[in-house]
Amino acid sequence: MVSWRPGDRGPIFPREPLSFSVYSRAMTSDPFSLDDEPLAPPGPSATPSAAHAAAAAAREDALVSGLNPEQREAVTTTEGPVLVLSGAGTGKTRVLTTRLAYILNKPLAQPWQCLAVTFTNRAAREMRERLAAMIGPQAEAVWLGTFHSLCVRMLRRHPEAVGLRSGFTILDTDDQMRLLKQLMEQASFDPKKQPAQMLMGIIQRWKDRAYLPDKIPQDEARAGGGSKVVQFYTDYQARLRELNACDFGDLLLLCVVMFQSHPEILAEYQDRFRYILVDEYQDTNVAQYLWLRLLARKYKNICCVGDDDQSIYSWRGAEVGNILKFDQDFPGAKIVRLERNYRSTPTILRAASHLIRNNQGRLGKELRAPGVAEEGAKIHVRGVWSQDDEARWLVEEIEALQRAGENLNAMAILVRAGFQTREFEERLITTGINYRVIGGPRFYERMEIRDALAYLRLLVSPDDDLAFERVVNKPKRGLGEATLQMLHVSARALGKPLYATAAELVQTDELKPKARAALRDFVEGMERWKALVDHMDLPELVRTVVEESGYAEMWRRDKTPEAPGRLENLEELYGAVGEYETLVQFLEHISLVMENEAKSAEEPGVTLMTLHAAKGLEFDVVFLPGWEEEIFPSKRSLEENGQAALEEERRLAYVGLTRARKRVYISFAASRRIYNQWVNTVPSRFVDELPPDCVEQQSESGLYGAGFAESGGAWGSTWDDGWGGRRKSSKVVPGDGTSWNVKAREASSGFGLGERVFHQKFGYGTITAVEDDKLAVQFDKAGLKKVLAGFVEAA
DNA sequence: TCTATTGCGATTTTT
DNA sequence: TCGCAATAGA
Repeated sequence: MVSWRPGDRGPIFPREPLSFSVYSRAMTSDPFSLDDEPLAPPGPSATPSAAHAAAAAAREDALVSGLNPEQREAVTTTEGPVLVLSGAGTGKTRVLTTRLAYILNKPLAQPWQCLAVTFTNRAAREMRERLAAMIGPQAEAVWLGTFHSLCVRMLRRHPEAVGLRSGFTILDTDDQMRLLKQLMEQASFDPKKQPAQMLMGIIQRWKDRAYLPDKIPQDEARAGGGSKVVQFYTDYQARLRELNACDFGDLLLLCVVMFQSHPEILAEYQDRFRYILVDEYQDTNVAQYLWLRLLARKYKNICCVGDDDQSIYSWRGAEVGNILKFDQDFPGAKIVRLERNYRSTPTILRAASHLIRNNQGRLGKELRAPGVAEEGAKIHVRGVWSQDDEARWLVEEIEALQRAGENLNAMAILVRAGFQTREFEERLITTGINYRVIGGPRFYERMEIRDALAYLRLLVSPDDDLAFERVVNKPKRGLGEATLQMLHVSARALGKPLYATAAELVQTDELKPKARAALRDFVEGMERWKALVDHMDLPELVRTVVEESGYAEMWRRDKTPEAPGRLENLEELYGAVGEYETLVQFLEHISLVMENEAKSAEEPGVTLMTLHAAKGLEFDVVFLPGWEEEIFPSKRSLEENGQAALEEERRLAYVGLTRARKRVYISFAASRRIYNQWVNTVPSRFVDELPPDCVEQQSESGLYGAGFAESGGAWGSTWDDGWGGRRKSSKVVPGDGTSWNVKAREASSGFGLGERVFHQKFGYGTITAVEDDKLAVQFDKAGLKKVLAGFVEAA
């Protein structure tokens, strides 16, 4: 490699040229201190002793020894831009962490001169842990985190560079929407013509591309809805600055803006980061891309790891283009392909590769199994009549696998859209199989948690108007719209935040006595709790606030079924907050980490989630139901984005297939209930795109495709022939007696008391009474039910 | 200010 | 069909 030696480029440890005012202010309110650097770090320029060198060489051998040649190349090519095209299951996390360890072991740089960026907190945590396992406590000092958290870290040091003040708030989607709606009213937008969601989306997309309101290109502006929307974006940004707040998109956008408008700040970071590593590069948006380019401009030692075939977030602003044009952006880039897959069977790999080959504009990559491996089970494709049959069949397969010794934890059902989990959940419940659904509302996004957090935010930053509005009348204190309006007007007149205005207003007679008393109570409560902030441990403080404010009482009185759950969540919050030193730290953390903390180590269960959520995970057995046109690929996607969307859907299918280590089950139904209407459906074109020799087909009798195995050919020649065409050509396989109604009818006579039976809807149960063809059955899960004998079978 | 009704819309969501 | 969100009435 290039003979680069530490020390070649002058002083290795230029102490951060920090502006002291910023630094000291940041220290008080900023949880990210700069203490990651020791004051007098032992430099790599210090001559290492021979013994040290030998030890380092030994460690290096250990690091690199388990890698295949491509991986090794990706790890040891430390200088210059590197793009690692890393197919599913080819060990990309390993490469990334080993590369970091390799750099630090040499050492080519100090930990704080390395930047490692991920998308999720989970990935960041995992990388940090694995790195620590390789190189020890040094790992702590690496700048390792999500794009967002790293941007916050940078912005917190120089908030004034982008018009913020220290201690600025990061809004989540909820606050964002509320703010947006308020502004929409002022700007006289018709929420029917321009739904808030849509506006939000447009603004977000602009931010993803790092456009400030005044920098939006003409055609983009027109596409977004014209000058009125641009003006609205301007107002929205102005309001955010007024509130000393920013939204998620701003974190990236403002950081890039800061770099562009303050070369000295940029230079400081460019000097610092000798090595930059990026995970999931295919998911970066334009703002993230610019951010990386700016930071890497000096040393150009940037290593991006990604897989263009797994780019499934373009609808959220991710630009596959970033990865496709990497070598143009970073001239002289080395491209390393990782194609040896250590996860899936050759059959699964062939199927996935065959499918994804239908996409244009790929960088081209072929997954292959290393060495001689068992071909593995064929991909099981099943056509069924209805979605109920689908759920029934799928759960039966799960039971069979379970009997064969497969662990429930090793199985997953991956669906295109969240609502599809329902049919399987119901079925799993009646069968009594444990499951967990990943996704859905996250803990910190729950209403009650957000309310409690708003109280806390207001304690820490009294100028947080959004938090104020959220809690001032929660629980109901009789402070309605009229009072709030009044507060707004006064606040504007005084030029003060709402809370300060409220505190003043209660001293006057401006308000009606009732409202005044209520508001005074609220303010007094806040002041009382504020005095406790530094003197009470966190869990107790939070509990006190939630209790004394009457918020907990509000839910206790609430008789809706979800109220107890909300109280439980609040209890959980007290526990969660105990892990932090200060309230400020806690709030900072959760504004960035909106994830479901793993409900780990529970009893085993099948995992249900969307294909999107499954990226990066793996299971022994993967079920992919709902492979039907209009569902998967999704009709809406295709309508909105045509061919590009189809390719993204196909990548989603690819992601689904490659999650599996051993077995894949795919199913499609002939009719499906959509919004309670039975709709006939056509098998997904993706089914046709699977290589026939990797597939074992088995369909319910009479159903299209039932003769697949005998015909030995592809499915229909074209997917858009439609149902009729396919049905004609289908063969009925005699004796395929898996159809459930056949079985049920056979079992319709001669039940006795105490007999164990199985019911399609209610699951297993014991007969407690018999009357003609009617049975009373005590079901294990569903309780006592009267059912017709024809609907149960002996268990 | 709270509650009951009506109407609409219904993908994916790492931060 | 079902769930929620906005709006009208008490």
